This record gives sequence, C-alpha cells and structure tokens, in this order.
Amino acid sequence: MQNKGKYYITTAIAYTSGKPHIGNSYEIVLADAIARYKRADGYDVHFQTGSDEHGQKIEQRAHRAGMTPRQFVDRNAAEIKRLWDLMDTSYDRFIRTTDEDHEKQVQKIFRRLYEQGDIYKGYYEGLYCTECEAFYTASQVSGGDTCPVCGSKVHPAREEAYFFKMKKYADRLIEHINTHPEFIQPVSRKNEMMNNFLLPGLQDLCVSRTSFKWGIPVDFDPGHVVYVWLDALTNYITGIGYDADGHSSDLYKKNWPADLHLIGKDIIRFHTIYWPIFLMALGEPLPKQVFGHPWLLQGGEKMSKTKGNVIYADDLVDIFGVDATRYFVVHEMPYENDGVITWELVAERVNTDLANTFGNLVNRTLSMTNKYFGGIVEDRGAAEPVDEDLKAVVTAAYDKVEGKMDELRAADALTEIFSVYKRLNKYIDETEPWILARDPEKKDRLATVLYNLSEGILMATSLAAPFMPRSAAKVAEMFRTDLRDFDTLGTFGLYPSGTKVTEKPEILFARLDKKEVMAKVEVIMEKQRATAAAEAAADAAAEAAAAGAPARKAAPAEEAPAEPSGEKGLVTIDDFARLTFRVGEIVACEKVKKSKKLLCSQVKIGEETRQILSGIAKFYTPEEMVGKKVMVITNLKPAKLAGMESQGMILCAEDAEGRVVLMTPEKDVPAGSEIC
RNA sequence: CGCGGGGUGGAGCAGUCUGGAAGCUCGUCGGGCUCAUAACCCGAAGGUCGUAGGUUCAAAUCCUACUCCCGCUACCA
Repeated sequence: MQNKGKYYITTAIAYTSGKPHIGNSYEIVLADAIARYKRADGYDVHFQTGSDEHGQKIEQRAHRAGMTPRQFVDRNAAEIKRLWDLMDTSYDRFIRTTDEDHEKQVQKIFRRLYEQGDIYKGYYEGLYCTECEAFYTASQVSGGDTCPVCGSKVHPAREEAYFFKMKKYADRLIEHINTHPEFIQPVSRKNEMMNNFLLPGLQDLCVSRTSFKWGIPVDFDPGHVVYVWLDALTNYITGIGYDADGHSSDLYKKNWPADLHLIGKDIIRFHTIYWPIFLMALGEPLPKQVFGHPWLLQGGEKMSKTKGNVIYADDLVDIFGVDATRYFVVHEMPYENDGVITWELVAERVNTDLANTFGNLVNRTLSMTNKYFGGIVEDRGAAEPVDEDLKAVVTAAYDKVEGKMDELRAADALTEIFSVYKRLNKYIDETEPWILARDPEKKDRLATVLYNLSEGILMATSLAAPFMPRSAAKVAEMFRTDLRDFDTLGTFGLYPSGTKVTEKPEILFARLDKKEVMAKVEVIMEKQRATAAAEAAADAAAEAAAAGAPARKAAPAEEAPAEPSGEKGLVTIDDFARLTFRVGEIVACEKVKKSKKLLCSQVKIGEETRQILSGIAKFYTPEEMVGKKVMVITNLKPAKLAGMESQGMILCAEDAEGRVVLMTPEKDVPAGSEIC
C-alpha cells in the first residue's frame, strides 16, 4: 500500500476528577475511527490520548475521598483507561500529566519561557472566597459580594502569580487564523474566537498558582505550581518527545506539528488561542487543525449526576456491545450542533441499521451461499445489466467516504457506507436468487449474483472497519478472507472466486426488544441513583468531619446544582405542556386489602380504562367514588403501590387540615376530554 | 444594544454561504417477496421551513423587526 505520510492525531486529555460519561467517550471513539481510517488509507498514524491530573479540584476531592492526590488520580486514570480500552481504541500513547517525562519538560518549558521574557511575575487580583479558597471574577459574583458557589462573603484579594504575555503574539495569531481558514473547525467557531477574544485584545494568562500544591512545581520558585493550561496543553508535544533544550526525539521531529487536535467545543479557546501562542513562544509550528466537536446530550439536556441522567460507555456496551455503541455515537453526532442520545434512540438505531440493514444482509447472503452452493462463492461470469449499477455504487463508495472523512464528517461517512448495504439489499430483491434457484439452467447466474453480493459486502465492510473493527473482522472471518486495503477499493472482483465461507453464520447484531432494553436501563439507573446518593452522603460526612469548628461549605460542585428542593420554582408553559390531564369516569372502585389508605379505581378515559390507586380511603368510600368524573394525569409513569399497578393519578385538593377533596368538572363533559 | 449557534412533516437531522419544484434516516399506513435476525424491496400519508413585514418573476435560502431555546462572556480543568 502506498504511504501517504504521517498523521498525528490527539484527543483532549480527560480530567481525572471522575468517571467520563458517554459524551466524553464519544471523543475518543471518533478519534479512534479517524485514526483507524487514516491507517487503512495509507497514513503512518500516531494517536495520543491521556489524562489531566493536576489542580486544586483533584487535591480537594482526593482529600475528601481520604486518599492522597496520587492515589486518587491513579485510580481515576485507570478507570479512564479502562473505558478507552473497552471501546477498542487504538491509541499509541496514553499520557498522564503526572508522567515523569511530561513533568520534567513542563518545568523546562516554564523556565525557558520565563528566561526569554514571555512569562513574568505579577499578582493575580480578583474577588476571593475564603470558604472555597478560590478566586471569582466580577462577572461571576454578578454585582454583589457573595460567592456564587457557597454564598459567603468574597473580598478583593491578590495572590502572587506568574503570567504569560499573550498580547505579544496576538497579531501573529490573528494573521495565522485569517490565512488558514481550515485551522479552526467548524468555521463558525472561528468568528467566536475572533470577536470575543482576539479582536477586543487578549488578557495575559495566569500560569502559576500558590494556593494549592498538587501540580508541577516551578523549579526556580518553590511556592508556585504550574497552572493548568501550560501543564495540560503541552502534553501534545511532551508525549512525543519534545525537549525544550532542543534535543527533541525523532518521534517528535516526525510527527509535529499535529495534523488534528480533536477536542470538545468547550475548550476551543484554549486550543486555538493559548496553545498556538505557547507554541509560537517556543518557536514550534502550529497544529494544522483544531476540531471542536459538539456534545452528546441526554434527551435535550446536559448529562449530570445530580439530574441522574448520565449514560456511561460501559453500560451501553453491556446492553448493545462495543461496535453498536461506537456506531451510535459517531453516526448520531451532527457536525456543528449537539447530538442527542437516549437509550431508546440507541436501541432503535441498533435494530434498524445494524441488525436489519447490515447484519441481516450478511446473514442472508451467507445462508443462501450455503443453501445453494454448499458454501462456495464463485464468480461464473453470468453477468446481467442489473449488475452494473451495483458495481458502480460499490466502487464509488471509497471516494465518497474519503470526501466526508477529509471534512471530518464521520457521521456522513457512515451514512455513505450504509447506503451501500442498502443497495446490496435491493440487489437481492432485483435478482431474486430464490427464483433463480428453482431453475437448474440459472445456476451460473445464481452463483454470480451471490459472488457480487459477497464482494460488495466485503468492500463496504472494509470501509466500515475503522468504525466497527470487531464486526468487520467477524465478517471477513465468516467469508474466510481479509478486509481490503483502501487502495484496492476501486476494483470490483478481488474476492477469490471459489472461497468456501463459514457454514454457520453468526448473528452480527441481534435485534433488541425495546422493553427488555428499558428494563435493563431501569436497573442501571436505579444503581446509579443509589451510588449518587451514597456518594453525596459520604461527601457530607467527610465535610462534617473535616469541618472542625466553623462548618465549611461544600466545595464547588462538578455539575450544576440540584434544583431547589424545598419550594416549587416557576415552570414554563412547556413544562406544563408535558403533562396530560384528562377527565376520567370512575366505573368501579374497591378498597385495597393490604392498605388502610388506598382505593383502587377503574377509571374510564375515552376508549381505555385504567387502574389507578389513590390514598383517599379516609375521605371517600368505594361506593361514593363510582360514577364520579375526576381529573386525571394520564402520562404519569406507572407505579406499584401495595403490590398493585397504578396507571395515573387522580387529582385532589388538600386543605390545611389534610382533608382531601376530588377535583370534578364544573359542567358535565365526556370521559376522556383533555384538560388544558 | 456583550458574542455566537439554533428554531424545517410524530422523532433526529441535511438543505441557507452560491435564491429556482421541500430532502435524508427512523416511526406510521398500504402493497410485494420469502433467502434472511417478524428481517428485505416498493409505494403512500404527513411540513403555511419560529412569527411578522420587505426585496425579487421566484425566498427555508437575501434584508428588517420580533420571539423562543442553547452555549460562551476569560483563568473554571
């Protein structure tokens, strides 16, 4: 295969404060798909990922967990690595910012930048919260003088710190961005960076802190540790052997500048402004491209532990398998906008694309080959005009996919590949092999059709391999051949005629029953909620223990704070619209034996009758209930009360003494009428 | 007037730069087929393209105003 040169791709390094969710895993999977694709396409790929392990938050969390920071990051980095490995990602190096080679180089870089005058010592000024031991900006404090996190008083303070002279390189960077339109992807982000940061004028960046210890020490000024971005971003060069004294490794010389930094859209600024400027200061070339990918949202919301809606890669893999999970996250992510993930969507996608279109195609082809030819795939040259279009579609696939991948549109690349599988399914209908099989004179034609199918599957699957390596390997194995190098994909017919395929085709992707999936999900979510509650309790206990005299407030929360629980906040009309209320007529009612409070009513709502339990036995007898028209929430999740299912809720009013009264319509309306 | 992105059939998206018969995947409904994982193939229904106005022979696409949603707003990793 021809060598197209080197390709160095990186992901952001994952922060070791906790377990990455599927949105984080998406990045490594996408990077891996690109890396594998480039390898198959003839590039000499170097793929780096890793973990970001320093900072005050780590220090605090480790303390709360009763561990040293080192133990804490060792544990979390191992967990991150486990998830990356679980997803079959083929990175060449997993760098940790606590790795010795990295720490040493960061110190050297810091010293060099200081000596050449790009870093200077000054004071960081801001509003300081003693409780949190953290600075906040005026905008965060938003006018008042209370801490946005813990609510205590903040006061102006200053801390000795080193700063990087950003302004010095700003013009060069603006010039670079303007002359390299491909540098920031998607392009809409470019304007954001220009308008918000570069054009108004950059502030100098604080690159050291004295308020915590868990970081790389500034070797010539012991009270300071190197602050986050100078430590984190430099992993891209230290990980391949950069040396600030000019003795960089061959690996570095070969691979730098990076071809692609794949990162989340939230850290675009750091990668397109600070990082290039650091590199300019070091006299190194800039990365060729930075792609800030969008996020995967659960439903329409950000995932957060407090909302209890986090989806993790390992849970997805348990239910759907590695390749299905990989396929979903890559396929479902649009280029610019955020993608959506829900368990239902994954199940649907697996069934339609993977089981029906792809898996079933492979299965039916292999089955027919076994049934009609004892497993031998043979091109007997009995071509017909209908074959031409099929071959054209198959042989054109590589160029189409290549075009999409060049633009980093991996989701669209997958769509191209699947359109080939769809075309192959259609070909079966066009040629009707089962009819050919009835006519002995059509035996050659039948063999040729099955050969074309097999070859088409193998060619398309070679392109799918970077996205679904395991399944692609299985397909090749079942056809008793190897996947194709990309530079052969323009030629139809390289599958050796006469190959005997497997006798027992394996189901690549089983169809899933949505209800069964959701039942499993319920178990997972339940476990997650329990864990979150336990953690919260442990945190609270640790806080209390650590408190000593005046109680310390909670440390900054990782995620958005929980909804205020005591009182009911305002909702929007959309929130209200999510609830469905209907008029129901109680057609039967009885006491629930196991309970003193509950009545079990059969409520007629339009065409259907539902069983609803209500805690109103003290106020109404079953006889009184029958015939009443009441207000019912119909889209409430069913729940079991006293062992019986309740499919909704009958609304009542409760007075100050706790007396309960049914809500009934003021005029008579038919049961089933919607209440709005 | 801080900056930016978005609002397209039931769901998720493309199309907007470079105006010219509203498209893709899924779901729904009808039909075909039976090799296959109740799979596959064909067809249909369903959208005033957020709202209002303007430019034009022609607007989802350009312009103006309004409205709703979501990010970012600088050292938080």
